[in-house]
Amino acid sequence: MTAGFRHDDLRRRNRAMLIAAVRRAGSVSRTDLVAATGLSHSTISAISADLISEGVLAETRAGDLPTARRGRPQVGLGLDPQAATVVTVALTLNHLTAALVDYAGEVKQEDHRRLPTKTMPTAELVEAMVAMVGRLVELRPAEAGPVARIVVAVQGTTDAAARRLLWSPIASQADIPFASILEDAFGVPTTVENDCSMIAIALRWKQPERYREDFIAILLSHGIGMGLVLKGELFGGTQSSGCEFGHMVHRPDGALCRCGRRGCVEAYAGSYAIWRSAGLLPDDAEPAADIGDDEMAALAARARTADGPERAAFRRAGEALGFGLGSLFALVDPAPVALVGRGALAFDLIEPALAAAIARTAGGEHSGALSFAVEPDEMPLIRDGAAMRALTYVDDEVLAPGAASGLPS
Amino acid sequence: MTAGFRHDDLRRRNRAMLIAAVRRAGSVSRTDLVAATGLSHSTISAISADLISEGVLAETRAGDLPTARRGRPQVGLGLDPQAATVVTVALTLNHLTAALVDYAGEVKQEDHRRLPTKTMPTAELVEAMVAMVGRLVELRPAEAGPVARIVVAVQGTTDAAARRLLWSPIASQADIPFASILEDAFGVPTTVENDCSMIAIALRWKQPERYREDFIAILLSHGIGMGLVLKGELFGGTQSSGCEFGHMVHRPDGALCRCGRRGCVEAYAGSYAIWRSAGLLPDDAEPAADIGDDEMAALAARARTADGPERAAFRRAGEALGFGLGSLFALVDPAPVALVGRGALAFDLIEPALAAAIARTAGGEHSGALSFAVEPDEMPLIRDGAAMRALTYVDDEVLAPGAASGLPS
DNA sequence: CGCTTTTTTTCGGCGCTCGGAAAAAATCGA
DNA sequence: TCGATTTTTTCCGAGCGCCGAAAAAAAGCG
Repeated sequence: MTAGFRHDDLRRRNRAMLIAAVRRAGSVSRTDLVAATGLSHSTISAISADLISEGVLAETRAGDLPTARRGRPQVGLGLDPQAATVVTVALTLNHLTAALVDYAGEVKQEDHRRLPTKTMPTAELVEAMVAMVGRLVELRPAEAGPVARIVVAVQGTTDAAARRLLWSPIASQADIPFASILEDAFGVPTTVENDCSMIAIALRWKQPERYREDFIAILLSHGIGMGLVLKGELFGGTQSSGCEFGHMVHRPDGALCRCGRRGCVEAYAGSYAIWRSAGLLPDDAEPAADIGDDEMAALAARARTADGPERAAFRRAGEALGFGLGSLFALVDPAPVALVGRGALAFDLIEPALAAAIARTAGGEHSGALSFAVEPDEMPLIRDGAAMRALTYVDDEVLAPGAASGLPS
Repeated sequence: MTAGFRHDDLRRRNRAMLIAAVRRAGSVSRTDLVAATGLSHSTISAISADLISEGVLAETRAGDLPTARRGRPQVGLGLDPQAATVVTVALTLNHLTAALVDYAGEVKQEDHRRLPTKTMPTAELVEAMVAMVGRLVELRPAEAGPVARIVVAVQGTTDAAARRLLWSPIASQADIPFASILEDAFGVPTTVENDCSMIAIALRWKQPERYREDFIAILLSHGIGMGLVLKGELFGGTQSSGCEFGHMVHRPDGALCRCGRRGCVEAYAGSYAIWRSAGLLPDDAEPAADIGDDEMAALAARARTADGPERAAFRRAGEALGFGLGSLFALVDPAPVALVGRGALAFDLIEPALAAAIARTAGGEHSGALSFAVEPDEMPLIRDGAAMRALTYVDDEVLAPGAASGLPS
């Protein structure tokens, strides 16, 4: 709260800022950095020299800027891919995926496995994760830098410290301390993050022109998740990862949700809810465990051909999402929305009811700021977001003079 | 985004931090400041000497610390009340209030007037406000410092820059540029803020042990407002002041709200909604313009004596608030709640339904973190919050070397 | 081949914070 | 009453980081 600024904090912060600027740009000249940061040539020069000698940055004169200019050509400054390696793990319903990513953000190896996450014992799930990460870490190429961070992205709620999975619809057990487990196994700092937060980070990273300061990523799959970026910052709960958009109340005492409560947005808009509604099952029918992508696609196809219960189910989903977004927009103002995941493929069926619902809420007022985009494949987004999260953690640790131990110097 | 830290930013930030620490503590010794900030004795000494010579701080040896100690007694460091003066203006339904506050936070003068805010022409409303502020500014005591800031707290939505009142239920017209109007009239920097945000600031200021990092202030009056503090920061919208809790959707296409839409929380929990419901009027009956405090008190009294429509109306209000809070807690996790305003006097009638509703939502899970407190009188909170907001603006301007022009040196 | 242009590094200076020593201002004890 | 003790505050030299200006470097241009 009332932390004073020591003199040496200055250098640390400017180092961090320079690394961040290089990470954003990929390859920049020192002169560009001067313009971007407002620091002097001398300072940029000194800091980048330090970082190069520490093996964090590397000069990359390889074709970047149009070399057809008059004076001394700019020397590109990029992240040294060998400075470090991070591991990302994604745990979604019945899927476990992991990847090895170098310091420059390049995916070097990837592994995937199907397994019954919901029914298998937690111990086996943990074992499978440790084994997969272990294989990646051990078989990594010789030129790869030391593994500096692991980020686990998982569907569900994590604690605010990003160390435990508090609750998840895809696991049999609550409160699994993934971070400690992986740290004990590999001696590598680890955090556990919400999958939709990682999606938001990835979107911001890949499409900064569209997803800049304020936007919303909504994952439409078996359940409903949300990643929220407000004022340039990832928004999360105060005690948990928060942002459980799917469990905002749509209709008090309404349809039965996978979480056991009633009337959640998810109980109308999740795949299982659409499937239940399309099958004319009662709203309090137990949610189905898993519904195949092809099955949902067939449902959508039927909804497109005739105005039957299938179409009504998608309409109900759109309405729930619309009123949910309306309530959200009452709190944070409208912002661009990305609809992510297989469920977003049925956006054409959802959209009319969604738009009509939003128009009847506080969010409808400034609907000019509203726009929707569809990203059907969430897996690469989760992976890239987790990688970026891991790498920025590493960036921030590199800046601390003492913490640079894992890096060559 | 990528702003580098210049060398002289350091001093500015440490000045700001020192001022903030003194403002929090009221009167501190330099040694306490060393402990609080982590800076060295030398630095604290140098900065405080500067600030004293600039007339921002003043030594206040007057009884603060237990002087029954061995060594050299501590010299108290406090804000110089004459360093500056700020003006707060509060505009609520049919009430206009303004106050003059010195740099140390003491209210020196106050003025109040009843006027029909909802029906009178905007020009007259503006004129009345300018006149009231003008009286305070001109008749201020001789020893008062220059007027350095005006903060207008108003029921309604303001723009993100805090310069305009975008929409308000208490005025006849939308989009009134109060900040520019007062700046033109008095040449004093002005901002327009949401009243509930000011309430939240005041609560944090006055009861830091209870309202610390995360809490919620809900104003129960004719309408429903909210001030939200998350992770120590006042939470607001991205384009407007946001946080329109009262206009989250409780029941899609439900009761008619004062905002013209349907099913908002306010349409069940605002005074007019309770009055409408208790009178067995239909849910789409036009909201009453204003309902006296005594009338609402009488309603509550009837509700307490018999289980009639009055009690049912309060129950409906509690339910709406409960489900609304449940949706909010799905996004941000539960936090202590302050129920502010006359409407909170009926908390005993609201509470059972509210608790039952929350228990059926995502927020009900960690209900241990939940607690409610009642603050019946919102006016002093609005005034003090606005004063604090104004004073911290001044604090932050004092730190900028060039901006210290308004201060004696 | 020398001149211009642009980028990058080098160098001297200034301001900020730090640590330690000295000064200041009180109490305690004889 | 006076010195010893204790605690707070100020003073002073040193180190570090940033800046501006100038020099050096690395091209293209004619």
